[in-house]
Amino acid sequence: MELGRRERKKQQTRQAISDVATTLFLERGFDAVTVAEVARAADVAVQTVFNHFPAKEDLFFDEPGWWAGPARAIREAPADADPVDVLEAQYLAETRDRLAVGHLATWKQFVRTIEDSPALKARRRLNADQLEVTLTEALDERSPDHLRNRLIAALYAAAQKVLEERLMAVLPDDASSAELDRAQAALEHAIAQVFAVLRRGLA
Amino acid sequence: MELGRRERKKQQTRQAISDVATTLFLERGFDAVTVAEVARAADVAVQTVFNHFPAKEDLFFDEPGWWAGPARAIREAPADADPVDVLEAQYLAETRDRLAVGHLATWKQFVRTIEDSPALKARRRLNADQLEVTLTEALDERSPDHLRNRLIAALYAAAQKVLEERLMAVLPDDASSAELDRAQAALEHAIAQVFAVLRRGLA
DNA sequence: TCCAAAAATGTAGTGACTACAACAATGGAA
DNA sequence: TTCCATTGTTGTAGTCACTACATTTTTGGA
Repeated sequence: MELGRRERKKQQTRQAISDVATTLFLERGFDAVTVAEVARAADVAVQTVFNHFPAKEDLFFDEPGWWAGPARAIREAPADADPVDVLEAQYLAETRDRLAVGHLATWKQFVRTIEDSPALKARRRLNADQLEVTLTEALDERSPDHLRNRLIAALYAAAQKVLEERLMAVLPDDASSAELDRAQAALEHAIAQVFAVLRRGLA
Repeated sequence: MELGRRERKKQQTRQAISDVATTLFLERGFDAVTVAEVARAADVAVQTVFNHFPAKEDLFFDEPGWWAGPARAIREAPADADPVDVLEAQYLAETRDRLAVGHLATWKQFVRTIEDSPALKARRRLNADQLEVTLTEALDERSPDHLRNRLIAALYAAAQKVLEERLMAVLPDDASSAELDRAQAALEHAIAQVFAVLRRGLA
């Protein structure tokens, strides 16, 4: 699957637009930046933006597959593993990655930008819905109890939502402080608590 | 709190707009009907529509307080009652009401109209979020464990989502058939199952 | 009967998004 | 190298939800 110069240039344009857009959004807020401004800053026509991104929100949520993590984790897990264990491990790993040295500040600003924009919050809910669907599909491949699978996916999404709120509330803005350790410990405790509820319920 | 003729007329206009809008939406779909059409059909200016309803979606979701049910149920329940029991009873009652003689067909068309419109689905998600917030607040009034309360609310919302899907999948369109009884039995079984998971998890 | 508040209207504009036609860059064939 | 068909880019015109704001109409009460 070679990419010719043509396709390469196309992806380059797309990336340039996405980058410039993300920068503007983080700086000034999603709603305060117009698509026309993004186009101007990226030195392309407004139409070109919409050629690459179906909606303004796609300029912000441009990491395909972030929401596919849980479904992938389920597919890659051994057939006899408990889904809740797999999902907890996946969530824990993802969270630790977010807390890694360079990532934390970026991540918090990202989430804050979302919280400040009704449009982005709506899109995040849609993404979460999509995650539930794909996770349910993955679970259906290993167990025939569809209602149960659907419930597991919904409960996982609920857990994720609660824990992300917790994460935003507990974490300091700078990753350097010693506070971080305490916050991280509190967070992992909360994660364990929440997933324990799911595990007990689904046992 | 008397309502003068003035206020009465205002509410009357509002109701007329809402009614005519709902009719049009159910007939032709939410996205296919413009606000201008609604205004024309209700014989008012477009501005008047927006004077009464902040957004187009509010024309459709115009039953204030339907999403307040769970929080109210919690507040009205005896202090020592198990929240999950209260919520299950509330959900069961609500569901049975939906299945009542005249309501079923209307309800299904309502939901189908939502499913056909990305905008309405987004708004329904927002409403569900709002429900979680108010339910959490109600739970916080009777128990100090905020994380647990937040989790209960999120799990209830998840249960509701799963069960509403189930409801749409299982129920026939006409309420007259004998099929309804079987469907209703299946549904109530699913409800019991789902809430049993929550109860066990939160025990 | 007249006035002040409030409801309804009209006008003008913004911003996301679509349809579509014209244009330009490019990869490959002759 | 030249020519053509493909494809990415651009510009134009328009729709629709929604806002700001000034104007007009209605209405309850003095």
